[in-house]
Amino acid sequence: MIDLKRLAEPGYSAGIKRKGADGAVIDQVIALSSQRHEAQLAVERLRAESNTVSKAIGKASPEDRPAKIEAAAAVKAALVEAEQTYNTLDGQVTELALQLPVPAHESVPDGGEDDGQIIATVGGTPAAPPMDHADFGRHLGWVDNELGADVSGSRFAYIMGGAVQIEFALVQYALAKLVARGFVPVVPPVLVREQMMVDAGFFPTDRHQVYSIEGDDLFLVGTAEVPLAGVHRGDRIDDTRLPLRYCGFSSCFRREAGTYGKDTRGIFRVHQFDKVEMFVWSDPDKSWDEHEMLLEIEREILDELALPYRVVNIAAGDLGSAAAKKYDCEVWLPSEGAYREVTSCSNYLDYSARRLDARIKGESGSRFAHTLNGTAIPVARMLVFLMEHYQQADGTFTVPEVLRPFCGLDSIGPRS
RNA sequence: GGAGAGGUGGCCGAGUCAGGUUGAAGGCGCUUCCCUGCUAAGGAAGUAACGGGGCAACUCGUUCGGGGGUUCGAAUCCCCCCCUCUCCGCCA
Repeated sequence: MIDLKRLAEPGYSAGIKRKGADGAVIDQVIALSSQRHEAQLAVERLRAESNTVSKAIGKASPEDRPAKIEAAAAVKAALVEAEQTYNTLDGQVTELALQLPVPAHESVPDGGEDDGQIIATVGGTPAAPPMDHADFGRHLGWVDNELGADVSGSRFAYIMGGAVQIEFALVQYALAKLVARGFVPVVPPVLVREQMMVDAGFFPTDRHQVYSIEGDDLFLVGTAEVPLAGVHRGDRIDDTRLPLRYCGFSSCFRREAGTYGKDTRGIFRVHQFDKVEMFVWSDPDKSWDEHEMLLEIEREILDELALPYRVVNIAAGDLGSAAAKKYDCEVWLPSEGAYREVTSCSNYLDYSARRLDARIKGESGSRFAHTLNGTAIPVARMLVFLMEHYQQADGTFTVPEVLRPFCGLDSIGPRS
């Protein structure tokens, strides 16, 4: 939810328009919310009167009561009418306001999907190995798409053998790094209530991407961001505790609706994968520093895995409604001859905290927290990149140096 | 899954079975002041959040797990949901 009070500020609304929002909607929200304010004043005036009159009845003698009750009923009737007016306006304001995204930060480039600004490029663009990630995964006995499809359907896969050892090495490696940085590791619930999906900002917009559980009011999360957002929902956080950094390890479930025919090879895009996700509750004055730190961690991971990548500052029109700024890290995928997204990190400012009602308390009073999130390790996709960049001519997989202490292996051949 | 008991302010805990100065007794904690060789003990006052109006003192509204309903008026009555605890059953 955006800050309606600031909507009239030119700088604020300009940032919203840069994300492609209709200026007419902004004007409409401003007009409607001022009407709503008038209506609210009217309601509160009548409520005050109604309260006063009702309290008087309690103190009145039995003989006086009938007349007083009748008078109170008249006030009540007027109140009910005023409330209807208010509720109508409130519904309209809320519906329109939910369509408005958080303003883009000034450092975010204009434009859409193709207008991201490449702010760093590390490593080269090596030629494709003999096998692409899907063939190599089958060759090693690491990935079985057919078995996955047979048991669960398309876009499901069995991850087996050495890939599992690499998965856990990746996770352990990331957790060690994040814990050293003050992150609290978390294994959160992956099934959440509808209200949590709403509060985390995924419902109603992304509802079609989410699996629901028959017979229970529960939904499978597409990212640990959802339950991590719940950690301080409704809290009044003492500002001396900030920043609060968490990293969640969880399986992630995505319906991938609307992606038919895209990325069908291997495990690049699957319905279920494991991920280590970072989540930060920040002081509003320091969230941009936290954002840079999240990027730094993501880059450090890619640097240490020696993967060639670039960093993109996503353009305003391509940002989701919650993000004021987002960096994508894209790794070179040799078989496709293209950079593909591996991780990303966003600063949501107070957009999400407003809905979560997560505030920080300090000497200057109470303010909404800022929330940020970023990917540390998206396991399946990371395996895809590793399977191409660490593939040897003899058909073996060389374990990245940095993972060796975590799995005790230097090289892995095909599973017998 | 079956049976029962509960969810009240930062915490504990009255009030609910007779609806009306109860936004909520009392206690703990916390803040300020007094007393006091130091500390402990003691005394006084203050101490919920959120939204609106006001320079401010202050004032109005909302909130007693959540959502509906009855009523002039609901912590209190009715309905639905959530959660916690105890016992039984079941299970990694």
